[in-house]
Amino acid sequence: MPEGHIAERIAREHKKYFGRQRLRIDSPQGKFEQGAGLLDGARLVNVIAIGKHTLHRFRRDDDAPAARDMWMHVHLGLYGRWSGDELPAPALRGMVRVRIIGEQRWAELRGPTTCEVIDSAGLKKLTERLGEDPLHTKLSGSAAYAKIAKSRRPIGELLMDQAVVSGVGNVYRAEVLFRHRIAPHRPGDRISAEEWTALWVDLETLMRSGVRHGRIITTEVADRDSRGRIVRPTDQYYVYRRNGLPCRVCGTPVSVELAAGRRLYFCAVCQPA
DNA sequence: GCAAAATGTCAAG
DNA sequence: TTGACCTTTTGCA
Repeated sequence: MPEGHIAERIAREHKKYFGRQRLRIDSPQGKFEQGAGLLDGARLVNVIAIGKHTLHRFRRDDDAPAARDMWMHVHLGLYGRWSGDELPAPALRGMVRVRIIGEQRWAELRGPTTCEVIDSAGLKKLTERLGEDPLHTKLSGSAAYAKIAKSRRPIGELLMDQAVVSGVGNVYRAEVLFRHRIAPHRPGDRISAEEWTALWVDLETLMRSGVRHGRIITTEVADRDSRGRIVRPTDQYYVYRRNGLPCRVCGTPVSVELAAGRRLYFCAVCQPA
């Protein structure tokens, strides 16, 4: 489920559960053996998220200069996943890239695209290539709009470009464009400043809700079963993965097309070209 | 039991 | 534009 809301949620969770502690860290699967060796026994001093990236900040010696801190950089990719609970840790099962043991809790990471140790120079390089993150509340989205307003690329593509906006993935893209009745094909330079502001504010709201709930909810008109329960994720989306199903607003079957290798969902009537 | 899909990114052609 | 990669879950025989 990894879009930016998950990175942010993990950062907050791990800071709360593991912050200020010296952690035991290993890589049962072996692919992060070297990194784990560097971090094992170090103190976790902070955890932050930027876009879909999570950064655990470690200090090996308490009196070492902060400039020498090490960062565990994780990107979940398409199906990476963290799990965790109170100690004791369960028996190992499957491919565990990283296991963290704290004072009260454990956590396990499986299937990430990226899991590496970087220094402050590496972190700087990472932040420099990422666009504004709607979850970083001090940001206004104006730097993102500066790029969008002068681009002929479709807005659906720009929203997914992590150098323009970071943290938005396929679900938030489809849903936020529907909510604003903007066709994903519309070029960035045809998006007005007013439209962008509304979109940005909505992204911030939707993603904060995603952090809180641990899942993406974009519609209040969710489908429920006979007991009033929401069964599938698509039950609370407007268009994502709902191709062929009637649009919740106009009833037209939701469209899907392949754009840049990703499925793009939209309502051709509510979001006219 | 096996294939396909999944909220992502990068590099090769 | 395509394929490779990371792993688990789901759906169909």
